[in-house]
Amino acid sequence: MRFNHFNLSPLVPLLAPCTRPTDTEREAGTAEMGRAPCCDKANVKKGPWSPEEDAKLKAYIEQHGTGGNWIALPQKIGLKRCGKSCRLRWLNYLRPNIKHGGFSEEEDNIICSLYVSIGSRWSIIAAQLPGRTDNDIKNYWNTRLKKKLLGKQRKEQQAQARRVSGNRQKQDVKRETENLIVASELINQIPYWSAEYSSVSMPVTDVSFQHYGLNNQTSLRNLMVNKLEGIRFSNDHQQQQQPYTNACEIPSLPNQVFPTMVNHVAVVSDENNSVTYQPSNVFQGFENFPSDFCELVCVNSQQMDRSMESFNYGMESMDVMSNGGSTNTTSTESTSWGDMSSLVYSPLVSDYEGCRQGNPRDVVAFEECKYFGMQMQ
DNA sequence: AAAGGATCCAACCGCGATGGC
DNA sequence: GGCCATCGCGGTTGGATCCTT
Repeated sequence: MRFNHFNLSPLVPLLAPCTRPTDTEREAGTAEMGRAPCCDKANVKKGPWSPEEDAKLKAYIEQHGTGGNWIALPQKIGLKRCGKSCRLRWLNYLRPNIKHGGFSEEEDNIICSLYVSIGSRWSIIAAQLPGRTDNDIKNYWNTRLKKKLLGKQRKEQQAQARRVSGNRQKQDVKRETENLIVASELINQIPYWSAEYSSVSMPVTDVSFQHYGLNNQTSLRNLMVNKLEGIRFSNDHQQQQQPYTNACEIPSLPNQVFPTMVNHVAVVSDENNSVTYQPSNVFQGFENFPSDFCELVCVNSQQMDRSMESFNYGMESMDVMSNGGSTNTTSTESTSWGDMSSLVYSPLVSDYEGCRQGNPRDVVAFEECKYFGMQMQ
């Protein structure tokens, strides 16, 4: 099993600048020493693949497999392509059962949920969407889903700004409070769409932030802020927020019981080490947090309701997509916080066997999910 | 109809992880 | 244990297409 997604890759260069030759240097043979170039760059074709190239690659792999060596593959086939390029073309386009375009609302929800939960771990997200590639999902998120959600969010912020009167600072505090609440909700709710899976036994999962090292309120707040993608709280002591693109980059912190709002989720183990999800309305685990934090999160159910309302940009925006991108800016827009729940973590909804039918690496990703994000209880 | 901007997405790039020698 | 070839991931790019004015 490989754990390379969970490395500290964005941090490492800062700590220990890499001095080894780059791929470009390697491939061009310009580095003083190091590995041989993976291909003869001068004779390698770049750019879009022709149907002939596709046919050659597909026919060969279907007949012989990759042979475990992508670098040698193009030579065998007689393609003037880099092995990496062949691999990418196969994985993202040519391999069987690839679906392109036309993401369903359910797929949207899964993507959003997992993004909120684990960040831009596209390979893992892709493992939950049979037939979809990480590249496809990444593109889809970057070009559509993110903009849609942010657009909705900005709209709400503008509406909120219009309501500003009186004590500005008080308002800021309130907004942060609401956003924290919502973020908590995001993280702990089970999406409405999971209803159809609610009776499905799944591998035991526990997605508490402890498994991501999110063991204190500071990390929680940072994660919430970053996962909410650009919500800039008006906060005098606000620090530069660097998005945690990888939740596991967050340093481990001393163990502390992490508060959990399980108002929509109950996890029930059975003899098969499986869980089912049922509705509940319980707050748990706040007893070990500072009282002010607890107040922020769970003291006032009416405030909760308001926050849900004020922050409702969630999957209602999916409706925007389905109606051609038009948005309704009337006051009736805050109607479907329940849909917002689909922005949050969801259990891995596609079963393991589903993964097995796809790219073998999906299985690896699934296993990683189980190990890190949804550690066995 | 044309120009310019916006969007989409296939492909590339850089780099850490892995495994063989 | 170190070196190196390769894999695989996430981020980015750039050309094609679509949309707006």
